[in-house]
Amino acid sequence: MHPPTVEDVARVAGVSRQTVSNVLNAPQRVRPETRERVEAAIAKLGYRPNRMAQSLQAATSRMIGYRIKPADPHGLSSIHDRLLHAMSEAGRAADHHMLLFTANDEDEVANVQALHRAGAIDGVVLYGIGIDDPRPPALRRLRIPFAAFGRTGVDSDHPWVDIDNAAGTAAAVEHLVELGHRRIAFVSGTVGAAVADRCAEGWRTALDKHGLLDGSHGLNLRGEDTIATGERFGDALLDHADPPTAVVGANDTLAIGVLRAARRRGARLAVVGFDDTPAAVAMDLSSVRQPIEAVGHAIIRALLNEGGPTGLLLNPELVVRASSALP
Amino acid sequence: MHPPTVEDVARVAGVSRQTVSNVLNAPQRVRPETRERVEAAIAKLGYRPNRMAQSLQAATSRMIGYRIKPADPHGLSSIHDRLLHAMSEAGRAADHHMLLFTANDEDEVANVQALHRAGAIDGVVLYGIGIDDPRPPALRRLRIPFAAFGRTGVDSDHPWVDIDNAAGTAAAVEHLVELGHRRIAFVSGTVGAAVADRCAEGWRTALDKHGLLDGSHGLNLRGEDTIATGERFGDALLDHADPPTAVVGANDTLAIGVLRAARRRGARLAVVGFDDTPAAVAMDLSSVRQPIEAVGHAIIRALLNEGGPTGLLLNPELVVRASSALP
DNA sequence: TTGTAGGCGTTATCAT
DNA sequence: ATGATAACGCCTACAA
Repeated sequence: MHPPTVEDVARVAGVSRQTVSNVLNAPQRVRPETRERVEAAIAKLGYRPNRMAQSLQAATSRMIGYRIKPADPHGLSSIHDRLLHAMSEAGRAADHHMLLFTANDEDEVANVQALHRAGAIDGVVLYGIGIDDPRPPALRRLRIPFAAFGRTGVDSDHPWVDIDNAAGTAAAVEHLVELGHRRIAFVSGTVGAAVADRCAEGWRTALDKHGLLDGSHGLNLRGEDTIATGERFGDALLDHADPPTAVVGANDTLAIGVLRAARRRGARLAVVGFDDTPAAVAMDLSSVRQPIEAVGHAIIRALLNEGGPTGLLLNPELVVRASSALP
Repeated sequence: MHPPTVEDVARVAGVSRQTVSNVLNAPQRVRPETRERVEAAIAKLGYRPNRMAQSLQAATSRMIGYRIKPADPHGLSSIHDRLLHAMSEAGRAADHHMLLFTANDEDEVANVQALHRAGAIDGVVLYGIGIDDPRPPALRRLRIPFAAFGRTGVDSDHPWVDIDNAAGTAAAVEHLVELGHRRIAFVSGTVGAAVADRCAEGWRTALDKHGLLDGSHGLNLRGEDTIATGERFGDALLDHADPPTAVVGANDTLAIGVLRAARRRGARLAVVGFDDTPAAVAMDLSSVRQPIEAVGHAIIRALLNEGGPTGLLLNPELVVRASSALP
């Protein structure tokens, strides 16, 4: 009834249990014929080492914590499922698994600490990192291993993997400039979100490169990350005295809002989003696609090989669709 | 450095370790003043029982397995993140956590068994249940606890929670009939998917109720769950000799495809989807919303209170948007 | 009410 | 090369 243990295997193979353990953990130390006998017994019994016992003795759970937040009711479903799958897949090679937990913003660190002290997780993956995010320093102080999707402000000295957001919006701007656009607006979410700031930076840099920065006053809008806000922004931009002919969004949610406003008014307005969510596909919205699978793998690698390189910047890729057409 | 153990707490509190254990597991058996001293020591040290040790001795991991599949590149991101969050939240009350694993369709059961024998999970949550899904009987035979989001064909005798898909499409049809539609088509995914079959049943029943079934020949289309297929279906329906004025989809992916075809052609065609994905919001697609949060909670409850009711059917709710307008 | 002993399944150390 | 012993941290008897 109960799953077989080393002892059972040993009995069946006619050896002691340590020999069984050796077969599993130091195969070279055991005579081939004995090994085969033990392996046969293992296969016959369908024996699997008990992970809890292993964890207990090794003081390692081979579990990685991930805080799963409730889906934003106003935003688009994001890329969590892709990220989670990638991380699970990456962890598999090292025999690690993802453990999900929930928490409020305020007590996320406390929850992580509790889980860590309880030996339930070896480390944690952070995301949604803000410019002055308190979590990295807090976890460092607590000596809890972690890796983050995203970096804090200036010099993030913790292990992180991030998308080069600036490069993403810059690529979007380049694309639009190439199509002949000269007035290109930018819409993004809350100030303080590192992501939004870096996206803005890419937009500004690319405009500047083409000498287009001067005419861009009043074309940088920031607000909540909702479709409704995006729609308001779209209206505002189109009502502008000298309206832009193109808009770059820091995410698909806002970009889709803008696109809806444009389509509703029958206005010609090129729009490029960010994230390449399924909704972008549905709406024919050009969007900057993040290599989330690569991010997931890199994060797990960074977390498991502690002390490796402290940061990794990955390049997103512009996916062109109908929403960015000739002006 | 290492997290504190019962022993440490005992030393600080000046009692034996079993007294500490008693404070935690049988508080009434220990004198209040002693208890307070122990509790103070626990708080001071930030002691947390080691879960691996607990699991080992209790032969219970308090972990629930969930197979995370790669995101379908052609479909819309589904509701996994909502479901995962709901289940994590529900598990929290019982001090359970979700453990993610990956697997191919063929060896999902083998992986679950391996995890279970290894004591890594106590049970597993299944989803994407087919009419003749082999997993429920297989897991039952292996005596591995599980609960499924969805049921098999006729009498599912395993613990399951499901959406009343038939009621969902029926509600969509009712809504359309009320708006005056008389020719209402139905598009769905692969045959064999229990979900699609039940959606079709609801559509047919509702049509029949209004005596609209006769004219519906050729208005039931089945294919792959992709936007492209939906678009082809939309074209096909609009090219029909006697085209429908409304379409109900078994999911948002197909429905959005249909909607795109209709909008591209400037055709008046009411469309209702299923799942209420973020893309539906973006597209103003009316859609049947599943109470995923309730599903998640119910599934965990079903899994943890083994032997409870074997099935629970939850009602979805139609969310009306612009895509279903007057004919 | 509190303390003592044993075992959960594994691996590492040390003999043989 | 293989076998005995101890330890990881916890809990549940049982004894005091």
